[in-house]
Amino acid sequence: MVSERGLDVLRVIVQDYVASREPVGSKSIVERHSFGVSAATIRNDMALLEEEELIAAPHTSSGRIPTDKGYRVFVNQLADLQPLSPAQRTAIEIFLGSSADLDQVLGRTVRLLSQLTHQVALVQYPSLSRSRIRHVELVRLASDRVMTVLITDTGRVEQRLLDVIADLDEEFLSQLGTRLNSTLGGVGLVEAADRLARLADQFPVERAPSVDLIATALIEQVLANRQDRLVMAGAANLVRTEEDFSGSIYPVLEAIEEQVTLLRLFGEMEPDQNGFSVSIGKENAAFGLGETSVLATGYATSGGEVSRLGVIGPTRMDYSNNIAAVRAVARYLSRLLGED
Amino acid sequence: MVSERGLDVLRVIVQDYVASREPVGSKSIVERHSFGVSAATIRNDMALLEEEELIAAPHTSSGRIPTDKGYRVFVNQLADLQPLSPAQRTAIEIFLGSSADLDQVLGRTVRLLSQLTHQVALVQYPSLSRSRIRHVELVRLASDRVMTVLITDTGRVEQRLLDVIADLDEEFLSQLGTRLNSTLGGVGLVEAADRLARLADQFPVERAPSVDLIATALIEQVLANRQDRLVMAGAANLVRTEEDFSGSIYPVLEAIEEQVTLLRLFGEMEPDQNGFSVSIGKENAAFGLGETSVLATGYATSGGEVSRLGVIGPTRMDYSNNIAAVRAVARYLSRLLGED
DNA sequence: AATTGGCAGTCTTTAGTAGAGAGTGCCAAG
DNA sequence: CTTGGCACTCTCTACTAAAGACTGCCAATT
Repeated sequence: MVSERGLDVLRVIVQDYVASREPVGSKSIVERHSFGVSAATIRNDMALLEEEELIAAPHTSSGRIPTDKGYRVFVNQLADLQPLSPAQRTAIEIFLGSSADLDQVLGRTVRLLSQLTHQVALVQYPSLSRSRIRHVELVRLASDRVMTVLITDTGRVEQRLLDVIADLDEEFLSQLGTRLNSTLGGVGLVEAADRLARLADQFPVERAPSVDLIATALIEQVLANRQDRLVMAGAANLVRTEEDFSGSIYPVLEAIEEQVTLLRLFGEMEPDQNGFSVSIGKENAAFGLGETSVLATGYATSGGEVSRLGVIGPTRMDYSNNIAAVRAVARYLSRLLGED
Repeated sequence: MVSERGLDVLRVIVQDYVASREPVGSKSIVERHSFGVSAATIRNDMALLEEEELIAAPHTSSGRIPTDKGYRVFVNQLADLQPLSPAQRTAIEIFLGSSADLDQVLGRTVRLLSQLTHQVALVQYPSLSRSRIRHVELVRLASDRVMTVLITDTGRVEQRLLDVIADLDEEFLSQLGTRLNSTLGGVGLVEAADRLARLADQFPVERAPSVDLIATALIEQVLANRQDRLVMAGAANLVRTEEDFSGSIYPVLEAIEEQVTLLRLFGEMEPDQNGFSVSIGKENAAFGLGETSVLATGYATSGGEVSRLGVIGPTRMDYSNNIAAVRAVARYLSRLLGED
């Protein structure tokens, strides 16, 4: 069984290793921290920690580095979430202070988060599964091309290009647009899909194919809305921490650029009682991210829904600071986008 | 003066160096290519090329590598534009074939381009300086927060969040929305800004502040539309080619993530008579990208405007193939988005 | 005048060796 | 349970030597 002091030793090993990227030896521990015991005693504790697989030695007779399991214990016990520095708080205010386009807000958020944590930051677009349709607009771009725009009451806008049969004159399109808005306005997405499916019946037979085409596109659009999107920033930070990876960071960057992977990862992470999730090292192996850790939490969107945001980086990261940063940014973003 | 054969030598040096990342020696040239002369003769030609600063030797007595100037000559005169392989053509069809959301089309385009070239790909959003307003929608998200949505006839959709005074009831907002649409529908962006500025006068005095607030936001939104955006993909490719950079690729990736830099770079590149631009090595030094080359061309958007797309990578890249790929993708995208 | 073979000279790369340094594990004593 | 001591292991650095790759130049050849 690992003693109280043993856990303290684990903590300083994690801290020193994260700070220096050097395996931590018993001697440097007693030098830098005041344990009041000798190096030999620390060595005994370290032997215990190694038995529990919380730390490991890269080679016989070198210092120790934390294992994934060690990081996990460290994070779980991490009670003292250091508050952000005043400079960091100011950065959040400045970056997110002024109101703007939703895209811009999320873009700024993700850049901010990557700067605060020095990691790759991710923000999921607000999901809108519970939202209602606000407005539908059909825009004729060319004789055989139409753009459909869907606006929901949660502030999401979706657009889609569509090739249509050439018989669609401007007048009919505008008539169809009016009809769509009266049929769908204020209606939930699932119900809307239903109504769209029955739409063609209400038009003259010769119009049915065109209407059906547009209705099908809109249904797709409505349902595809569950497919979420991500914005990412700070890929350069991954390069900076390249040495923390055993091989090339190429596959890691590739996995991170694959949105589907990350969305699945976000989805499968178990939040703790505070809604915060930490996934460490091998826990992400299934996603090709076995050497990275992911920190994520939810933020409130205008639909009363929760989307997620977080950072991803090498397992050797400053969990304390990064968790605090992710939390703070999520809180601020919730205030900005959420319902009051 | 460099002879005809000298230029042939330059060509094979560029080709071999790009393929192998090894300095190219006279012996390997006569081995791999049938020049019909001996290595010593090639050496004489290489001395000439070196005098003209088209190639350089990393150290005394190693093979030669092309200089920026050498690549420039290669691109201008020597690169034969090989047509894309059938597999590549198929990839374009499959990736861009089905109609979809504008965001999705551009997202797919940029991923496709990065896969075809194995470089970082960039696509600029369609600009809409010449487009007209199609629809304005005001969405009340909370008692004191409104989202404005602007749809143009070129298929661009812009949204913005806005904190308002709390006296804005739903009814008035919908009334204002109707008024906005009748005032602005079909109007060009510049004229629209004018009309918006005068909008508050047409409402009762007690409403003026609210109307003004919204009008101001819309004006900003209308004018901010000239600010273009970029999508990027394939950052992982930069890591793959890491060894082509003298220092770390960190500053390079940082510069690439900075959209403003790239938009300026795109803007300053001189297109040739085909509308194609190639910028090599030191020519990009002002942007912190002195070790990269940029290939770019325009594509037609629905507004009859031209936006740009291209790739960026180490100067040591396969210009022939990449130029062909950028061309082909731009052509395809023009067909997809442009006016018929 | 262009081309060629030969050869000395230069520089990089690789392998191998030795010594210093850091850290552990274990043991016997406190 | 803690401590000091010590042998042992492993890495890291510097240094040396040998091998390999090319060039540059020269004198001979076509």
